[in-house]
Amino acid sequence: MSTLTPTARAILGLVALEARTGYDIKRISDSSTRFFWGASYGQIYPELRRLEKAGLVEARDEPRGRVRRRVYSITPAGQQAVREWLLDAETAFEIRDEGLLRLFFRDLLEQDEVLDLVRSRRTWFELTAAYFREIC
Amino acid sequence: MSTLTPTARAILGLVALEARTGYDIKRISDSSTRFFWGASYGQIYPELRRLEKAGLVEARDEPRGRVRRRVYSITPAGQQAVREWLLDAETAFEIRDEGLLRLFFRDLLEQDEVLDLVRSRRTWFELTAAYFREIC
DNA sequence: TTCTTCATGTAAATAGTTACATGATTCT
DNA sequence: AGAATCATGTAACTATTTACATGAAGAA
Repeated sequence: MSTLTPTARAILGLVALEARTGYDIKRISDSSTRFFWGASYGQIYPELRRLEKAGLVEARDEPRGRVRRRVYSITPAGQQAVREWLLDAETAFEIRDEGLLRLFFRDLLEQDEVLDLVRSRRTWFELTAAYFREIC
Repeated sequence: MSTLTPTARAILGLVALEARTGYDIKRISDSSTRFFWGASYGQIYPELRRLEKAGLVEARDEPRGRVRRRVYSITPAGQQAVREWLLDAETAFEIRDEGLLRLFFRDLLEQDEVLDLVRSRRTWFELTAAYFREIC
């Protein structure tokens, strides 16, 4: 079984939720998964073709007028792959959090500056949450 | 001012906490910052040279016997760069969290499976916290 | 003597971003 | 007519991991 990258899984998951074009996936991920796992066109289009080759998604052409358009949908194999990923309790899951990294280095600051640091993280959380609520 | 990558900042921060060799940085980061921002030798050694070139760290040779050994320490410019980073309240800070990504796709599971998913995240948190406490 | 740790590095591969090119359709 | 959106893609660059090479020093 080919091991997918987290980005591949994010894309697969979005297709599993609903059949979509690469353009859709970019738009949706920009307003949802972006907050914990982003994806760019440079990933999305090549990855969709890899997933198709692996039999996890299938594509059909659904042009709108003269504009070509490929809609991807999940296959049974893809559905199983997503489920396996979501239910896997064993493997370690990647985390990167620059905000936590900054908190780790708090000793490099004066006491009142540490407060500023914590406050700025809090503000950032609040803004992100508000923005998330707005676009969802 | 050259814009540093988060990895460069992680390395700079570790040097700022204490003068260290590239080997030290790898060891320390493996038992601390790894949980929110990892670094590999392939990043560390080239990055230390870049930071040195940028004047943010300085190196001196401190061989042990016949073993060559370069100890890096922070410069005033480096100290300022770290402080600016830690106190910057404006810029967005990168997050990647595969665990959150999985929770996002919960609708692809049955109700009882969602519970398993949440439980596995919880277990993972507890194990990570326990391990962190152990090595710190 | 053999295993582990200290120590520095690189080559190759994979992952991911940024910026661009292209063109149709829809909205103002 | 002009701007925004829909739609697909790639080239070049940057970031990151993995696996290897090398060898001294110290511990068992």
